[in-house]
Amino acid sequence: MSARSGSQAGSRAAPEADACALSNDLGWALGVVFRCYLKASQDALADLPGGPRGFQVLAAAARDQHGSQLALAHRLGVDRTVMTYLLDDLEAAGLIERRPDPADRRARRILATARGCEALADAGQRLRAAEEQVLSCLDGEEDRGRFRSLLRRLALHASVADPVRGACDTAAEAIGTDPAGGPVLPC
Amino acid sequence: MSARSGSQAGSRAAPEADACALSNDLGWALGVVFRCYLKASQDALADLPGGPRGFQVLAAAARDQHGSQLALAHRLGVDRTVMTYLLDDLEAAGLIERRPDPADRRARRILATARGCEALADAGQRLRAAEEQVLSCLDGEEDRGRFRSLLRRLALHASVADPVRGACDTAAEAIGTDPAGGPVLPC
DNA sequence: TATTGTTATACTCTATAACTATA
DNA sequence: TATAGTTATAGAGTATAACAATA
Repeated sequence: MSARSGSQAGSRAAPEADACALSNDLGWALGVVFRCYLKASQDALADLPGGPRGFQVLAAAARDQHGSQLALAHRLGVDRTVMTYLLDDLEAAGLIERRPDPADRRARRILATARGCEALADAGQRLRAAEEQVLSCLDGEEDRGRFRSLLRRLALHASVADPVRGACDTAAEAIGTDPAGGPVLPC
Repeated sequence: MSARSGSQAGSRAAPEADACALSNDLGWALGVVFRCYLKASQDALADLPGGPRGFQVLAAAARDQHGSQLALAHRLGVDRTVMTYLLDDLEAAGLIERRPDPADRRARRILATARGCEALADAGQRLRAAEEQVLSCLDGEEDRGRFRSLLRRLALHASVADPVRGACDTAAEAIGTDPAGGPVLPC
């Protein structure tokens, strides 16, 4: 505790000593929070095919009906081969449907079924509860909202900045919209 | 559904989808930011054995000299078998040393070598630059600091709440300390 | 020729199990 | 018997490559 003895601290890599504390490492903190969220959301969505990722696919499918498989994959930043497996599982569970696109017979339009929309609403509630649990140590709506807002800005920025990874369309589009209230969607 | 609003954004995706918009999904945002950070830090630390994770190990080794391999693994929340591989690489590069613990001949004490400390300082600079780049879209020190602080609180909380995953010792210890000035360590 | 979607394959990361040497 | 560390192996997740159908 009298580690302050580092007053001269000259012995080694000194000046930013506390800068190397684990909790000040952005990577460590991000990793911990990310894994924590992952675990919480996996527990919350254990029954949903594909887990948290399946949820995102289902949500995206319900949001923008008529999107192709590839567009969906780009939006979520997953490989198109992974999307095939995810959709296989969701379709087997009767939550989404693949329909041939009359305009381009190579493509399939992804639609959420009525059952899928139900499952989505149900899973969404559980997911929100899990999120609140993860954020529970931030007191009050104020800090939680602030964190969400800052994180959102970072994510949108990152998506736009990384054209390779996809999702940039969505991000670019969303970046110009109202963060908070926003209009409601056809889900 | 989305077709009806084609009025202004004639080209493509539905402009009004917002409440269930991707960017409001905490999991999506966390994933994007996490992967973005991962990529940035991997690029920045490409020459360091083990990449970002190797950096954390090296930093931890330099911080608390004399820690055992297992203690180190717990601290960082990685499996002890993974720690073996990481340390193999770091030792092969001459950045850390494994010394038999005179008090317990089963254990090895992990020490950062002088060269390891140099590499750590050097890599730390590059990592900080990468972090700033990731956070660059938050204007000013104020927002960046706020985000770091909120994230740090979440991470410490998550670490403590998850005794299985380890790292709780560090977290519990750090949680009682001053976030900013903090205790200084022997790095 | 280029693109959508599928399949098979390979690779990376991580976790599990078995082993040793100590305690 | 239990623990620290190592090694080998198996598993999840992801990416790569090749293919069929279509543009």
